[in-house]
Amino acid sequence: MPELPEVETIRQDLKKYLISKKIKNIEIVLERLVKNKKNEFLKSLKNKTVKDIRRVGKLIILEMDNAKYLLVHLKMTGQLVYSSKKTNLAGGHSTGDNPEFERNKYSYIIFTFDDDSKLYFNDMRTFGYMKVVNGGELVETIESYGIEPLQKNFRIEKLKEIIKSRKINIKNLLLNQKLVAGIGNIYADEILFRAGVRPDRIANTLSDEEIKKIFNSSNTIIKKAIKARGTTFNNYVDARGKKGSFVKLLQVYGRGGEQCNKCKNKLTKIKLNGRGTVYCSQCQK
DNA sequence: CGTCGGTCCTGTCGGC
DNA sequence: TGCCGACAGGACCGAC
Ligand SMILES: [Zn+2]
Repeated sequence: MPELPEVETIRQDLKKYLISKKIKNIEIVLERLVKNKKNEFLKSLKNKTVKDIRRVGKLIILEMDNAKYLLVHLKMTGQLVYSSKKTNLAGGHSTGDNPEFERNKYSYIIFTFDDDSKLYFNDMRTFGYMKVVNGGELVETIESYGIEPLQKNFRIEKLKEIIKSRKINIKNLLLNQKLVAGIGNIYADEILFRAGVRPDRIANTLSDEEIKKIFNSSNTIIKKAIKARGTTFNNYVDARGKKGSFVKLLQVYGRGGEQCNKCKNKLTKIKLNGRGTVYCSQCQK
């Protein structure tokens, strides 16, 4: 799934187009992806206007004008695709084909706005979801997330406290959204490579210096990735430039067996916490 | 508290 | 050609 940089890119793009649009119609093709009762979901959103679009971790939050909030999680293969006669943009997982801004076989929830533009929630593997919550539930949800790179709450003292008190491997820690928000499998590997720390190191054995490097590389990698509009995995770049280019900057993710860009050593691929993990045994200790 | 495997799904790829 | 397992950007759950 899209991780923080991809989700942030989607948020920024959608914000340009959806603010002040009123939802005219909602078509639910696959009810399983809606985590409310269908009628409650429809009633909360129909004829309501998008006031703002926010994000916490990998969760997108559409604030509506009735004090309800539409939470959208894309998980592994979710996309939010906006389509109007003037503008098309896609965000999330790439389908591999030419960008298709029209409805497809994975379009499971379709919003039509008052100007007849559309928002498609597509999801091949159907792990993603949409859920409408009220203000109290929103606060609860946001509070369940940990500190997030580039945000005010991301302070080195706090990160140190988290890392020093856990006996789990550092990659697992970075992937735990309740501890650190927004990092997924790609950026965890990239951050740890930049920090020079092996992903299987037990957190509470890290030195202050190593924690500092993880802190700094988290901010740097996430910032660079957002600037590059994230990482997408097909070669195709559409005319509107909507594909993330961070894939060109990947140092380890997806490069198991290839040469380390820093030291030419062969990159090691292991399975850690059930996830594919790549690191350099020379550059990372 | 921590690890491990299974689970929700669909699709692709490589080996035999 | 077909079949089968492994794997894929996430997160949750229960057993131990
Ligand atoms: Zn190296």
